[in-house]
Amino acid sequence: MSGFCIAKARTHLRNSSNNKNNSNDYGSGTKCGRWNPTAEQVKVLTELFRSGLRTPSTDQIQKISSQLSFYGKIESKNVFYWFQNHKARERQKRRRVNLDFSEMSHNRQLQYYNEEPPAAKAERVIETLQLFPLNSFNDAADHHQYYYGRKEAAAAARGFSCGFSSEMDHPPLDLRLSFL
Amino acid sequence: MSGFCIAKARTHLRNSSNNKNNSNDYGSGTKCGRWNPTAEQVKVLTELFRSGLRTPSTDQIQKISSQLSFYGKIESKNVFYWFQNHKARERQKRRRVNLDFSEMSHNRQLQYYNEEPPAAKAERVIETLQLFPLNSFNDAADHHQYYYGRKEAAAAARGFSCGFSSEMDHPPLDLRLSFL
DNA sequence: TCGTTATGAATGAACG
DNA sequence: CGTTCATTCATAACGA
Repeated sequence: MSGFCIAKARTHLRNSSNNKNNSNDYGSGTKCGRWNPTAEQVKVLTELFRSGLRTPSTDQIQKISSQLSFYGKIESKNVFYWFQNHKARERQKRRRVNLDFSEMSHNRQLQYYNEEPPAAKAERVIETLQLFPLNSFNDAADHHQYYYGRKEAAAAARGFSCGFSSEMDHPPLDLRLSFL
Repeated sequence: MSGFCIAKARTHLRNSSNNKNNSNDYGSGTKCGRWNPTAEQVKVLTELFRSGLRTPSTDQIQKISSQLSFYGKIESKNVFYWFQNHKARERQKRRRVNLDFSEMSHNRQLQYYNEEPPAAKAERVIETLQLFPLNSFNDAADHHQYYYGRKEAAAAARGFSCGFSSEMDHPPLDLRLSFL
């Protein structure tokens, strides 16, 4: 169940309006649909994840979302889900791969798919990430008292969209993420 | 910025990951790309599906994958995706049918098709499937009428006992699935 | 060589 | 969190 979005009758081939290269609207002229992250957004999120962030607090989610909105429409819940999924899938994938391995007995599997090196805690990255106004980065050891929890996600969704509505000044991002 | 003019950009970086040389042969040009199941693999998977297996557990996936590897390269995730897709598409198809029905004749469509055809089940298939070291078959269906009661499923599960559960190299498969 | 179809893969959203 | 569902992207396979 769930999905309310009526399935647009196929062939939704796209964008009539000659908007810039498509990218993703998700909110523009197109129907309501799910969030379609831009490459930049994914990049940042991935970077954050790689740096060790796994379960961002609501504050962090809000901030991240806010920053990412520079690259395109995005809501807090999207960030929330993104991390949930990314984390879950990383585990699932690893689990599956391991099973394969144990099963295959020998066979040299040097490259584990496109796995990421385990944690590793990139200090360096953290440093850059700190440029983000993310105040607390204590995640691993943190007590996840927040944990959205879908209703909260929804709440976050309506609660605050952009902490800084004015679109004219979302300047910092460029700088902060330039390292990416 | 936002270059990506390429058609739809979905960030699908197809991921390098230098796929493990997909030495997926089985009579084709060996393209390194996605998994291309062999006829035998598809057959077995289809049988399993028809017998009622819809959402194999991680263990089952692992086992199935392991067994099927005899017929050609295959990974757990392939099995996972296969079932996901197969189930989803069946449902989608059914949904489409139901829609048509509702437009012409309301009625009838209710129960029959929500899942697989009810009866007719595969005593035969079960039998063959027992050859598989799939221990628990208890998932047969989501929440709905099942094809063959859970009892039977369970029975089927524990029934077999082909001693090859510890082989590691793909051995007996030939025999057990020869019926296919 | 192209257009179409079938299906592997990925992922946002959400459930239990 | 692990799982499941829906939808979409991408590409192998196929037909003309």
